[in-house]
Amino acid sequence: MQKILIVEDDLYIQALLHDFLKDAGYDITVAADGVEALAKYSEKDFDLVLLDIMLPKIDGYGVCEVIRKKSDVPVIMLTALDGEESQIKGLDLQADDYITKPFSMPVLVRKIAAVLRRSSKQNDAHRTMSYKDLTLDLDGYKAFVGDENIDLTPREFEILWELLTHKGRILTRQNLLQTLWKYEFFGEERIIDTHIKNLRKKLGDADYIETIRGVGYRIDKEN
Amino acid sequence: MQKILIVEDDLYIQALLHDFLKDAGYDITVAADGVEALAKYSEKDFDLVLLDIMLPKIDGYGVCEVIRKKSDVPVIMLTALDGEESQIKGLDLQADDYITKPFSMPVLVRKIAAVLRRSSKQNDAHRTMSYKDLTLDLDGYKAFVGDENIDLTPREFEILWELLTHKGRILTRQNLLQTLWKYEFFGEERIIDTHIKNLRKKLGDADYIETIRGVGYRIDKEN
DNA sequence: TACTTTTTTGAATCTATTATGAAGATTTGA
DNA sequence: TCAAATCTTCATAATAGATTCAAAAAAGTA
Repeated sequence: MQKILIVEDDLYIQALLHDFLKDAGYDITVAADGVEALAKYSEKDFDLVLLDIMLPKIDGYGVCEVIRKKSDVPVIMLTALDGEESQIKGLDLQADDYITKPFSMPVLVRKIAAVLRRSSKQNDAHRTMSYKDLTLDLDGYKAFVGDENIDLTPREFEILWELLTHKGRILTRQNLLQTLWKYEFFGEERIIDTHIKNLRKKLGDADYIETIRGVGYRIDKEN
Repeated sequence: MQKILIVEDDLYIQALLHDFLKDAGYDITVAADGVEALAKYSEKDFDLVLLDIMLPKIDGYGVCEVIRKKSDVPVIMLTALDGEESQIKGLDLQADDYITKPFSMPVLVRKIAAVLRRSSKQNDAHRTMSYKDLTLDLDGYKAFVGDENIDLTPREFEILWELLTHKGRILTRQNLLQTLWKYEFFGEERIIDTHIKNLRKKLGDADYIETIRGVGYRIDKEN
């Protein structure tokens, strides 16, 4: 299992990252400030570091610099919009990638997967996920029913992905919003209905997605 | 046993929550205002906090803020409909989830289970409950007799669930109404009869549910 | 047995939730 | 910057499920 060090002082975001990435199958360690980060870092080898820039004690730049002296572990920086982004570009970019807040989990997961793939020079075999005659290419964001390529929008793809990773479990609209949308999204939860409708239409007759009235949606367990 | 702190000034709702969640197997502590809440909170570690927004002395927002400074324990907010809901959305959501009053216990229990699952990172295994050849999948809201999937409506499922968690005990119609319906329901208690009828029909010949004339219904203890 | 009370039942009605199409807003990519 | 794609909201229609009702059946009682 690949090991990720999350360095983030906002406990809410820290928890979000922790939960979601653990779900995604990574081994997670967290730190809330620069000093703690370096301490944790020296304790074991990580495959990737997620590093907030604004940190107590030692900021992200500092942490990154120290880490870089010892190793070339991939680093992804988390930046607020205002200016930090351009600073990163201005610096001689010791980080491998960066992502601006607020971000959504799927976007982050994609970046992580991309960076890890690059660094570990794994072959380009795409990760896939299947259900009945449905196949998702998780890296290419493509879906197939049988051999036929179904053209899904990113959002549709992510909803389908999430339902499939939790086969048999009912996901409420809130569940989906919390994991797939940026954590600052304050819109209507009815938006899920519309995406589900569009998904169903594109996926055709075999209606994989069940409605549980008053609760949410589910893709059944295969059996 | 997981520990929940309930902070709610309406004593009726407080009692409801206390009883139902205790039944559901949680270790419950209650507080009726913000100050008491923080006092109780500092006394022991909780796995989850249920927090009403409108509270005497210090309101829910304040309590949440203080708690957040010390820990990232999951918090679920209880809100009245009028405006509070949108306030929550407007705040930078330090809570993990919220539920609007009036709510029903099953809805709340579902949220609690979801939040705890996320935070404690239990695996994705479904919680199930069995009785003779009957099995309930509590996360998927599905029922099975043997291997056969029985298609129950949410209400039917919840009634069956409640009867099974109290195997051997007679539940009156009032009992069921109080725990499964929103606490503002003022309809006929005869509605239970109809749901029981439909349940029996769907569950088939083996009649799991006994009628205790003049009292209520029961599912017998296994032996 | 006759009478009362309670439960069961099927059908009718009502309601809340979901599905849907279309319009408007936003984002993305050229 | 503009155009196309996608996301989001909204109003309306469709419908599953919840609830009520009234009559029949069953259980208890004298």
